This record gives sequence, structure tokens and C-alpha cells, in this order.
Amino acid sequence: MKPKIADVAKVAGVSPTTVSRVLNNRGYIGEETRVKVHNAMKELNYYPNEVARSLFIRKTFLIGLIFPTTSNPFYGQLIFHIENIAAALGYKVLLCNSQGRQDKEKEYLEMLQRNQVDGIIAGAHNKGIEEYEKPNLPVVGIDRYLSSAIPVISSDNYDGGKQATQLLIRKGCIKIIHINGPISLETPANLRRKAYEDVMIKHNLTPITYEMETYGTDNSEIIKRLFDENPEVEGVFASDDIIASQVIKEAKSRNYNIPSKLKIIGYDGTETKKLMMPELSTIEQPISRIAEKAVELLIKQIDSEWDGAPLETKLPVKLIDSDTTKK
Amino acid sequence: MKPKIADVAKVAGVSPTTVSRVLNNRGYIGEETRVKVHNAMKELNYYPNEVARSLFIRKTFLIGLIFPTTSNPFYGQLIFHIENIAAALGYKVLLCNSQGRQDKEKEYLEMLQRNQVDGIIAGAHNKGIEEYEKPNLPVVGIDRYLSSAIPVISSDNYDGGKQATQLLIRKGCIKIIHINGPISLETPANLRRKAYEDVMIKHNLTPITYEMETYGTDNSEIIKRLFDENPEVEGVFASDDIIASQVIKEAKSRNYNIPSKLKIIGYDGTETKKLMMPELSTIEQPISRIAEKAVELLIKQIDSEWDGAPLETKLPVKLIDSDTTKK
DNA sequence: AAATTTATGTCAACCGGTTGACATATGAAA
DNA sequence: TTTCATATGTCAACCGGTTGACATAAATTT
Repeated sequence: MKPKIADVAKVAGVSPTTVSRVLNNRGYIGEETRVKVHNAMKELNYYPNEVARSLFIRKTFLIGLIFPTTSNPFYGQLIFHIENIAAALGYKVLLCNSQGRQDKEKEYLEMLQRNQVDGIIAGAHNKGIEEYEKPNLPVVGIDRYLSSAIPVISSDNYDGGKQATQLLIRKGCIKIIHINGPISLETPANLRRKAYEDVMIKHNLTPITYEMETYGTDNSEIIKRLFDENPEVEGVFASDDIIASQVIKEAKSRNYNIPSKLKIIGYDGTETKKLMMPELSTIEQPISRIAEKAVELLIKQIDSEWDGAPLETKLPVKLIDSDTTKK
Repeated sequence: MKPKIADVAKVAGVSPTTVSRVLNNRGYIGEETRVKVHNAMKELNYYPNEVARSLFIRKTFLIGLIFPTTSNPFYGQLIFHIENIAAALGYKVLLCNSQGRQDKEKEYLEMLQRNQVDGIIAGAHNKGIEEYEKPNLPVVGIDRYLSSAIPVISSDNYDGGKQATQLLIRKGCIKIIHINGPISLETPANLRRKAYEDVMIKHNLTPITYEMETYGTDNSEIIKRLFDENPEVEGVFASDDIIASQVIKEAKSRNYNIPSKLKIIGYDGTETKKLMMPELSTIEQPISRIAEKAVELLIKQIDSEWDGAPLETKLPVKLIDSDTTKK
């Protein structure tokens, strides 16, 4: 059986209260008592039971994370940073991969509440989860509008979309196509598309957008259609690097020379992308800063120090003009 | 204040014990009472406090995960599967990114014990963490020997190394170099190198191995040295796909034509790799099966159903012969 | 009519640590 | 000598849910 405070007290020859005092640095404690207690803890291999402690102080220092999947390097990297920053501030993270499924997300939401997490950071959201509407606990969204009272952190999606489109135009592309995720999701990421359309129209070009199916589905059909219907395409702005990689693959199989015949730019710019496909131009998101802001805002809410603003935080992106957009 | 069982009981007009009976399906409960209680729970937005429950039943259904970083797609994907399988079995996961740092790993190990996790799955390990030696709780290692009593799950590293090396030889390479992670770590992954050396020697070829620095360090120097010292290299077997991608990058900058002049094969074969660099040949690890086995063995230990064997589980790999090893 | 099953209530102990109230005993400062 | 800061102990209530013991009463069986 695991040792408890009473066991430590017995070994150290002091009272349980004294042990608790040592653990929490409360009241007066003599130096030698402190040492005796610490020795006893070491001897017994004692670890304070945080579950009991959490119950009493009514706080767990747990943060729930709901994201589609850690398999995706963008979320993997984001979660890495969130966990890191949280750990530095004394918080632990409970991980949930919702896989873009509404039923899973609901289950996780309930599970997290049962487990008394102090707050939730969610980057997944399937419309129609009313649970987010009654915010019984602090929540921060990343790139997802969850409800009118929940703050959202994102990269400057409009600026990113603008820069990407402008780059392709600057490099001489006329027939430029955009391909993005399911627009039915209410996400700031839709601004990437909005910016693309605005820039195209401003340059008297016709915007053409292809839309992906739900997250995780096989998208190759849509990309094939893109090429079938627009064989003379000169530039593609994909709303993330994974989609961009699929476009590249299809283009190569159709013998489009990149970048001379077709230029491509993606979005995200993860570390993995930098290593695995350095040649791909992209809009790099400030992932670690997004993580910082999210944790910061969540903890402010937890500590009741949040005044309701800002509801939206946009962080600057960085254009990476690499080989796939060479002139 | 959050509602508790007593509040539900009051609203439903029954006793707290009856509510608990409904929640746990114990003893006799009438149908209409059950309905009344459920309505009260819904009305109050009641979620049972798992912290209190965990304290009493002395079990948290929490599993601690210690891995270097979710940023790396291999760990990201592995963790995705682990979390999924665990969730299906009623377990939740607490995520820790040790970043290959011994101090962090020790801290996390202590934190997890304080938080009463039921078990730990660790894929990170810096030698000399004696904490693993006194296994106060169930542990499973992935690709890492933690202590003599802790079971390890891994891909069949020897076979993978063998297949990779044989492929390069079959494709006509003579001067083949291997590059791997820090061998100081006691990991089954070292068998990739052993297999490489064995196969080379069997074919009367000279094995040459370059070793990476500690995890996460900048490795470009070592790869540059590899090419400087072996300009006539014909084949490279990298011990993971990320290293392979760095080799490709350096080779391209030196105008080596791949695969005509230089053939490359990596190791891991994550989904991300398949999307981002489908052209890279690799040894694909059965990531979801590794996750399954790990969770299965951990839960067996938790349920005291583990008899100590098998201590080592090796799962079959799959050769992916793609463009970078074309003849 | 008696025995049994079903349904619910009351009560108290327990999980392990926290905290406040209060008692007691030093050694040091006033 | 008196006061006070220091050091430790005892005790009990509490966090929220679980569980066993026991009581009671209605509905079913036998």
C-alpha cells in the first residue's frame, strides 16, 4: 500500500499535522523537524496524493486539450508548446483527440468536466455543440469560434491569405486556384479564403475555390477534379501544407513542372514541414506564440483575472518564399 | 458552486444514497426514481466529481505518457493511437513532453505519481533515471529499455535495418552509409545499426556509421561531414525519416541526383511522411499496433493480470520501396 | 397468511490531505 | 518577571462520492 501522511509522520516521529505543515510550508517549523520529515518521505518513497489535495482545494491544475489529432504536425507542435508552457506554470494537460467527430468531442467535454479540469483549450469544433454555450468553466478556442463569450486565438488568417495570393500574382500567375477545408466550420481560417477572393478581385482575376470534405476524408478526388477542370492552372494557394503536398503529388503525376509551370503555396509552416518539404513555400503560423497566448488567456480566466477582452487575438504570420514559388 | 450529489438528491426528492445508487447501478432502483434523478442531474447540469470518486476507489483511470515531443510526427501519431485506444477502454491520458531532457523526465515521473496515474507509457528515456528501477506502478516502454522488469514494445528493428540495407545492396549500391541517433541510449533501435553492420559484412562491404548528437540538436554538421568525408557515397540508410529528409536536402544542395547517383532510405513511415514526402523509401513501423500492444500490456499490469512475459514485443515492419531507391 | 423480493431511507465510516482552533512548552526579548 | 515569537501536538470538520449495515414498507410469491 502507498504510504500516506500518517505513515510519514510515524517514521519521522512527528504528528501528521506537522508533516502537512512541512509539505505546505505553513506555520512554524524547526529546521531539524523539516529534515526528519524529508528523510522519512524519501525513505518511504512518499508522494503526496494530489487527488486528495485537489478534492479539498477544489482545483486540479489540469487543463483539457481537445484537438482533432496529434498526428497532424500542426496540432502536434501546437500541443507540444501548450503542454510546455502549462507545465512551466504548474498545470498538467489531459489530451483528447476528437478526430473531428462531434460525438467524440461531446464525450470528451463531459469527461473533462467530470474530471474537474480547471479549463479547456479547444482547437476542434463541430458546429452545434451547445455545451460550449453554457460556459461552466474557462475555455479558449484556437482557430475556432466556440461561442460568443469564448476568446479565440489565431494567426492573422486574412493577412496570411493576402500575402499568399499576392505572392503568386507577383510571381506572374494569372490563373490561381484556392483550395481549403470545409467552410461550414465557423473558423477564422475562412478568412484565408476571403483574403484570396478579395485580392483576386482587386487584380481583376477570377477566384476559383475548391473545398475539401470533412476533416480526415480522402481528398484526392477533389484535387484530381481541380486539375481536370483547370488544366491551365498556374498557381495554387492551399489552405494548409498537407493539402499543398497532395497538390504537388498530383501535379507531378501529371507532369506539371513546379515552379516553372505551376507555383504552389501552403499554410502552417510547421517544423516538420520545414524538414520534410523545405522546398514548399508557405505562410508560417507563429505556433509557439499562439500556444502562449492561449495558455495565458486560459489561466487568466481560471484566476478570474479576465475582463472579457480581447475576444479575438490575431498573431502575425511570416511568408516563406521558397522553391515552389520560384519565378 | 458546482452541484453535488446532495443537490441532485434535493431536486429529485430522494436521498443522496439513492442518487449514488442510480449513478452506479447498485441495489434496487425503481424506474420512475431513475428518471427523476436523471432529470434532476440534467436540470442542475450535474457531473459526478471523478476526483472524489478516484480518491475513494483509489484508482484514477489515468495513464501518463512521457515522450520527447508531440512535434515529431512519429510520436504525434503514436500518441494519437495510444490516446484513442486508452479512451475506448475508459482511460484518460496525461501528456508529458520530456524533450529528451533527463531533468524534465524525472520531474514528470514524480508529477505523475503525485497525480496517482494508474500506469505510465514511456518512449523517452535518458539513462540513469533510477526511478524506473523501483516500479511502484505499471510501466511500459516503447523502443526504450527502462529497467529489467519493464516490458518493451518496438518494431522489429533488426529486421527493418536488414531489409533497408539489403534493398540498397539489391539496387546496386556498394558504398552505403548508415546514420543514426545517439547510440548511448539503450534502445532496441540500435538494432537497426546492428543489422546494417551485419548485412554489410555479410556482403563483404565496409559499414560506416555516423552518429547524431543528442536529440533535438542541430544535426546539419554531421550530415555535411558525411558528404565531405564520403563524396562517392551511393546509398544512405537513415535511422529515421527526418534524418533522411535532411540527407536529401544536403545531397540536393551538392547536386547529387537522387536516386540515380545516390539512393536513400529512412525509417518510421508516418502518415505525415507519406503525405509530405511520398518519394522517400522507408521502413514503415506498425505504429497503431505498437500503441495497441503498449496499452494492452499496461492495462494488464494495472489489472494484475500480467505474468511478466513477454518482456519484449517486436512487431513486423513493412518495406516501402519508393522513388529514392529507384534503380 | 407468511415469506420474499423490490424500493428507498438513515447513518456512519472511509479515501488522504488541509485547515483552523486550541493547548502546551521552550527560548529569547522586554 | 513578564511577554512574545517559535515549535509542535491534538482534535475535528471538510472536500464529494462510496459503501455496508440496518430499517421500513409496499408489492409479489408461495
